Amino acid sequence: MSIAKTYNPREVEDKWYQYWLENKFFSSTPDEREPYTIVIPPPNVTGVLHMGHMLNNTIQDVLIRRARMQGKNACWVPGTDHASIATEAKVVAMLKEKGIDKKEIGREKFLEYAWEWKEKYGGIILEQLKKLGASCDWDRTRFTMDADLSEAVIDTFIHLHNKGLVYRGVRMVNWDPQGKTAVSDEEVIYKEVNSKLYYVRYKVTGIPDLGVETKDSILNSQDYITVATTRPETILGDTGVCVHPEDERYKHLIGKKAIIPYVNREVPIIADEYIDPEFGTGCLKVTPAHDINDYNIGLKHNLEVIDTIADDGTMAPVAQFYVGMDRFACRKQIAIDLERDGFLVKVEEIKNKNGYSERTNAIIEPKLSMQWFVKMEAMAEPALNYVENGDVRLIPDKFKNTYRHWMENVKDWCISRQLWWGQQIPAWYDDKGNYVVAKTKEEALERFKIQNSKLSIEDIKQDEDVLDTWFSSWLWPMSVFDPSVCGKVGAKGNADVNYYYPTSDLVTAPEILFFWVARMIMAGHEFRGEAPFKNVYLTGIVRDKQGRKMSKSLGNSPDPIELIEKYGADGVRVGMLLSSPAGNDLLFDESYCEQGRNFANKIWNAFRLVKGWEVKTGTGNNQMAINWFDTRFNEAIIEIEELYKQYRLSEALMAIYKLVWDDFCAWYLEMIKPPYGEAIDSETYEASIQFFEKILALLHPIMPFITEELWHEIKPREAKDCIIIAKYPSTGIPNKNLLSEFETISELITQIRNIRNTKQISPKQGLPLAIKTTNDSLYVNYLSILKKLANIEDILFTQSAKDGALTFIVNADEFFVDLGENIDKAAELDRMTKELEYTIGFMKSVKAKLSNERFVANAKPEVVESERKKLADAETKIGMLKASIAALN
RNA sequence: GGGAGCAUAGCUCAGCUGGUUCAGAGCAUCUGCCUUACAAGCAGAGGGUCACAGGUUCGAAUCCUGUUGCUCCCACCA
Repeated sequence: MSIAKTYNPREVEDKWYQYWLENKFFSSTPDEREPYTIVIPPPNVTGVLHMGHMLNNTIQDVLIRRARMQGKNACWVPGTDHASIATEAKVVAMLKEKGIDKKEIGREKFLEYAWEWKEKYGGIILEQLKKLGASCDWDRTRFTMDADLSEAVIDTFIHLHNKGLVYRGVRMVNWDPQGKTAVSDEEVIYKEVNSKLYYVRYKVTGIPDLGVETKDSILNSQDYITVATTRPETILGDTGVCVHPEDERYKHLIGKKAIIPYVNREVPIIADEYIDPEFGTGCLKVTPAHDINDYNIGLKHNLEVIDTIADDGTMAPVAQFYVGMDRFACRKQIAIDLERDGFLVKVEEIKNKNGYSERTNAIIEPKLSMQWFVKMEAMAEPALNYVENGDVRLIPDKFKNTYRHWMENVKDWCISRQLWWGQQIPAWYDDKGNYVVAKTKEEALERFKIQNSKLSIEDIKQDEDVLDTWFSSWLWPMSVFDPSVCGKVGAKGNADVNYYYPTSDLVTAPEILFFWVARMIMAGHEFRGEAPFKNVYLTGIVRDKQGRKMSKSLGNSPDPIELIEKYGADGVRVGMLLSSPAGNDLLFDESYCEQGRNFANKIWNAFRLVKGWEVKTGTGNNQMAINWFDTRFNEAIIEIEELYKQYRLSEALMAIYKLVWDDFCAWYLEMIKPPYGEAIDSETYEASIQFFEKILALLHPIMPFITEELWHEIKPREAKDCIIIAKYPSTGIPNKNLLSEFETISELITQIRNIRNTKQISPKQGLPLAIKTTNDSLYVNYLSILKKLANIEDILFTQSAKDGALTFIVNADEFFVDLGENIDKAAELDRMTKELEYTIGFMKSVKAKLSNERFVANAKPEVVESERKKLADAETKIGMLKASIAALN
C-alpha cells in the first residue's frame, strides 16, 4: 500500500492553509445569512504566541469553523493591540542597547523607532496563529493604532469629556518609577514580602525646653510620640500624626504638634477612627503624598501635601535631605541616621505587601499627580444589567458574582499614561495652563480665542500623555467594523457594523473580565445601545504540571510552534481542548498533545483501511452493522450538540473521540471488515464512506487539517468542495431498540473475549456457544457479527444449563462456553458464588426499599417501577446463578 | 480583613432538579497479543468509605451545618 503508515501533519498543514486562503474561505461580507462573529482579543503587537493564546485561539477557531459549517456567515476578525506600556518598554530597552536615550531623541524620533519596531515584529504573532489553523478573515486585520482606530479613540475621549465623564484631576495614582508612568489598579500586582517596621519618635511641642538634647535625653523623654512605619524615607514628607480618638494613651496629645525630625516641621496630632490602636504603637505618621490612606486622612483633616519623591523614585529637592538618593537607599540611610540621632526606638521584622508594576516589576510608588479620569459609576450600571439579565452570558456563570462585585464597587478609571506610544490626549494648554479639549490644534486655538484673542498657534501645547491601551481596546468590537461610530451616539454606521455587531461569542481570560470585558460592554452600550457580544467564554489559565502559571521567567512554557512541529497542529489543538473545561485552569502536559497526535493517527489509519479495500458491486450482509452505526451516530450527535450548546468543548471532543475510536473503529469497522484479500461489497463501502464523511465533518472544527486532507483523499472532488465549508452533520432520531440490542451483543462479545483472555485461548481458535434464552432471534440476527468479532464457530440454543461449561449471564440470558477438559471448577464456583452474593445483597436492598411503605408512597412512580424491574431481574439472575452452581457441584 | 469557589480512581475531570442502569470517562497502570488499518496499535482486567464530622430524609457523592485543606477575586494595617 502506498499510503504512509502514520499521519504526517507537516505535509498537509501548510498546503491546506494556503488552499483555504486562496479560495477565500475565511473571508466574510455581509449577506442574507445569519452572522456569526468573533473578534479576537488582540494580542500585544510585539508579542509572541504563548500557551494561553494557543488555548484561547483554538477555542475561537473551533467555534468559528463549526458556525461556518452550520451555514452561518462566520467572521473572525483578527488584529493586534499596541499595548502602550509593554511595547514602549521593549522599544526603550532596544534603544538602550544601541546607546540611545528616549529623552534625548525626543518624541517624534522615538515614535519613528517604535513604528519601525512594530513593522518588524508586529506580524509575528498573527503568522503563528496561522500555523495553528486559525481561520481568521485576514483581510480584516486591525491594529489598535491604525489611523482610523486612533481617531475613534480621540473622538471617544472628546465625547466623554463633553459629557462630563472624562475629567482631569490630582489624584493618588500607582506610579511606576521605572516606566515613569501611572498605571491602573489592575496593572499592580501585590506580593507579600518581608519588611522592617521602624519605630520612630517625634518630639511633641508645648513642652518646656530641656536645654541641650543628647541621645539619652531624647530616648528617656516623655515628651515624644512614637510612630511605626515601614517607609521611614517618607518621614520628610510627613504632615501629621494620627491616633485613634478613643486611645487613652494619646488622648492628651490630640491637638498638640509634633516635630518631624531633620526638617523640623511642626505638624498637628490628629484623631481618626481609621487608626487601628493595636497596630504598631497606635500612632500613624501621615504622608499624604505617598500613601493612599494617608492621602484620604489628609484630605479629611486638611493636611499639607509634600511630595518628596521624584518621578524616577529618587528623593526630590523638597525633601531637603538625601536629595537625589534612590528611595530604597534613602530608607537604609535614614534608618542609620535616625538611630544615630536617637529617634529610632526599635525595628521589627514584619510581613506586608508591596505593589509591583505588572509591566516593569518596579515597586509601585503611590504618588499624587495630575491625571485624566473616566467617571465609572454611571457607566457601570447598565453594564452590570446586561450580565444580570442574561443579555450577556458569562461562561461559566460563576463569574457573574465577581463581575457584580466589581461593578458595584467600581472606581474612576485613570486613563492617562506618561508614555509616547499610544493615542496622545487631545487636550491643549495655553501659556497659562488653561486647557481645552479639541480634536486638532486649530480647533483648540479657536476655542482659546473666545477667551483670549491674542493667542497664537505657537502658544498652545498638546498634553504630553497618551491614553491607556484599554481606552482603545474597549472600542474593539465596534472599531474593527466601523471606527467612525465610536465617539458618536446614534451614528448610523456602515453595513459591516450593522451586520456583525453585536458579535456572538467572546473568548478571553477571566483576568481581564473587568478591565476589558466590562469596559467593552460600557462602550458598546454608550455608542450602540447594545452589548458587544452575547456570550463570553472565559478560559482558564494555562499552568504547568505543578500548577505554576506558565511564564518566561520560570522557563516552564513550551514553545507552541515547536509543539505544533512535534505533534501537528491538530494534535496540539486536541491537546489544548482535552483538559480544559471553561473557566478551569488547565494543567498543561505535553502528553495531551501526544494523545491528540495519536488520535489523528487513528483517524488516518481508519482511512487507510477503508481506502485500501477493493470494492465489488453488490450487497453484503452488513446491514445490521450499518443500521447500528447510523443510529449510534445519531445518538452521539445529539449529545455532542448539547455539549456544544453549553460550551463544554472538552466534553464534546471526548464524545467525538469515543464515537470515532470506539464505535467507528473498534466496532463498526471490525464488523464490516472483509477477510484479508477479499473485496467489500459496494453497498457497505458506500455506507462506510458516508459515515466517514460525517465523522470528518464532525471533527473538522477541532482538527481542521487532517479532516480536509482525508476529505479529498477519500474521493475525487470539485475544487471548491472542501470540508471547511461542507455541511455540518444534522441530527437524526436514534433507534433506541437497536441501540439496546447492540449493547447486549457487545456485552456478550466482551464476555467471550474475556474468557479467551483469562483462559489464554488464541483468538484464532473458534469457540462453541450455547445460549439459554427466550429470544433466539436476537442472536440469530447478529450471528455473523458474533462469529466475526468473538470467533464463535457454533451457536446452539438450549433450555437447560450445560454441564462442565463456563457460564455467564447477560441481561436475562444465560451463556455457556464448553471448553471441554480445561475448566477450573473451583475458580468458577468462586466467581459465581461471589456474583451470587452480590446479587442477593442487591436484591435485598431493593426489596427493603420496596417494602418500605414511605418509599412506595413518596417516590415517583417511574422510580418505583424501575425498582420493581430491578427486583425481578435480580431474582431471575439469582435463579440462574444457583442453577449454574448446582450444575458445577 | 471581605467575598466566591473547590475537595470524587495514580493524574485530569463528568456526575443537571437526592433514588445501585450512580460511583463514571480519558490518560496512566497491569495481563496477553508484532491478528496484513494503526505497537502513536489490538483484546481484556484491576483501581475510589465520593476530604472529615454531624444533620435532614424511607433513601445522600448529590441538600443543610460545622471542621480541615486548597484556589481565585477584592481590600491593602501604617
